[in-house]
Amino acid sequence: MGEEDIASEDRTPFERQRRTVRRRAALTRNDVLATALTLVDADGVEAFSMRRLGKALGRDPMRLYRHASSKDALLDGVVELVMSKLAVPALHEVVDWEAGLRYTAHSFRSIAVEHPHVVPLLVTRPLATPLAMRPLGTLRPLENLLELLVGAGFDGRGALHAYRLYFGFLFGHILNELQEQVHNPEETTDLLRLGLHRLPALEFPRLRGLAGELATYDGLQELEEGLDIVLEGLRRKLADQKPNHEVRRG
Amino acid sequence: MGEEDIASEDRTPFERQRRTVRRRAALTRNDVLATALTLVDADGVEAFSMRRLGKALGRDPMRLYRHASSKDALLDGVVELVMSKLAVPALHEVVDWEAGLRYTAHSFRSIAVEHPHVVPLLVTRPLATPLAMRPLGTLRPLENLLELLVGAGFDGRGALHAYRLYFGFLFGHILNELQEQVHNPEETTDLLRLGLHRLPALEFPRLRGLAGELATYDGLQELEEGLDIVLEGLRRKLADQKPNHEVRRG
DNA sequence: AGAGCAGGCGCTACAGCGTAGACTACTACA
DNA sequence: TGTAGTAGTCTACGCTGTAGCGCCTGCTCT
Repeated sequence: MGEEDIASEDRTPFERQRRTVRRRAALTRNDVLATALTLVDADGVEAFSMRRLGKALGRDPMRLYRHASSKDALLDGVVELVMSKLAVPALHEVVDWEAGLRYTAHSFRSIAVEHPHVVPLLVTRPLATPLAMRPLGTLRPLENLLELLVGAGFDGRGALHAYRLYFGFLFGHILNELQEQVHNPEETTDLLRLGLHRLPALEFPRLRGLAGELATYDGLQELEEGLDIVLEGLRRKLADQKPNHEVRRG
Repeated sequence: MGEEDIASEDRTPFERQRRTVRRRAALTRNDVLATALTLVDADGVEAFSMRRLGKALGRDPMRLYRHASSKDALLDGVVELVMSKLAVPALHEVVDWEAGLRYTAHSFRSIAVEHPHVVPLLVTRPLATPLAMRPLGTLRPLENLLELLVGAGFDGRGALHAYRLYFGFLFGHILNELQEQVHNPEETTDLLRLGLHRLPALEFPRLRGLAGELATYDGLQELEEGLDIVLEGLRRKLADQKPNHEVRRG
């Protein structure tokens, strides 16, 4: 069996291994994660497999288990890699805690828009891992934001709640934005382009009526509008809380 | 009767089929989806497979493709089934549009808490499906919320933006809440219980300092606090927009 | 120089997956 | 009675994640 298999005849496992051992540099965890990221970016998480990643690296897929204990762990690593790009400024680098949050929000949005296929992971993996077990790189932004908020005058509880509201909003916004993809740009009317003509007109009058609005989604502007509301709310919370202590400035 | 279990030789496919045809009632799409939901609830999406679902229904797995064209489509059906439980009151059933949104928010939270393993699907599947291609049951809540908001005086654009902010917030909140699971309740100190002792104290002072707060997460209350802020923001938007037209009442 | 050994490395194998397609038996109508 | 269509089942294919194994390499010790 397998006489047709050329490689196993003129190149024994031994030879193949010697070659590769000579030639290849050692594989770092970062190589692995970076390549995994490009694969996910290209074809989505669904299409990602250990075997494909192995092939992309020119290595035996089993080699990957040296750098991550399982596929899930590897995907956690990808999440960590992506989240480590999130820029959270310190309070002194920025005019205002609000400016800091705005800056971070834009950074987050950029990352998500740049890696849309990673977003399901970003959103989903934490559900499978208790907070403190998450990769440290993932917790760094959280710590930095808490620092920023505490520096701004929030007490511990307030900072945590503010963080949650803020980040929850960010995630929600990203999920909204990423599903606003128009798929048939060659169609002319909004109704057709969005596929809304499929909806029974009597049951979905509002939705159909909003075809025009749906067609002109502007993610950045909606982010800004949302931030206005969220930050206004947080500002008021901060003001309500401050009177007890000394006040820095509004 | 022992042969019932064993014999595939003394019971031909023919005989087996005649029996089952006689005995079994036809399988409805709802049966399939409902059973799928229980499986997902029990073991999570990862552990869900067509073959397992087939086994749970006592049917050939291939039968399932009669009710859904693929596994993904079937999971979309599960999402639809779950989302169809979301209660969105009409404006006249409720004192206020704000009350309507609050009610819906609680309904959504209940559903998510009841089906935590479905949440990844809820959040993830829409990313793979353009809005208008989604199952109708999934769009119903959207339509109803738009109706509610328009009835409250929002114009089309405003209603859509309000909807997005509101639902984005809801999703974000749910994602927050579901990852606040304490895993080692037998441990005594919050630091240990949450696994936070693992974090380098110097690099994560804020996070460690908030162990107590993290340990006492109250999802319902945080939802309420978030709603306060979001609804306040929407109320202001509505007020800003109204002066152009006739005013109903603040 | 030679022996021994630890560990890196690739291969094979296994159990399970989604689903295309062929086959079989039954039903409804001519 | 014949025939077309359909519903139900089984098999098979090409994937998947990953456990286990045996080989080769290079280091250490004599």
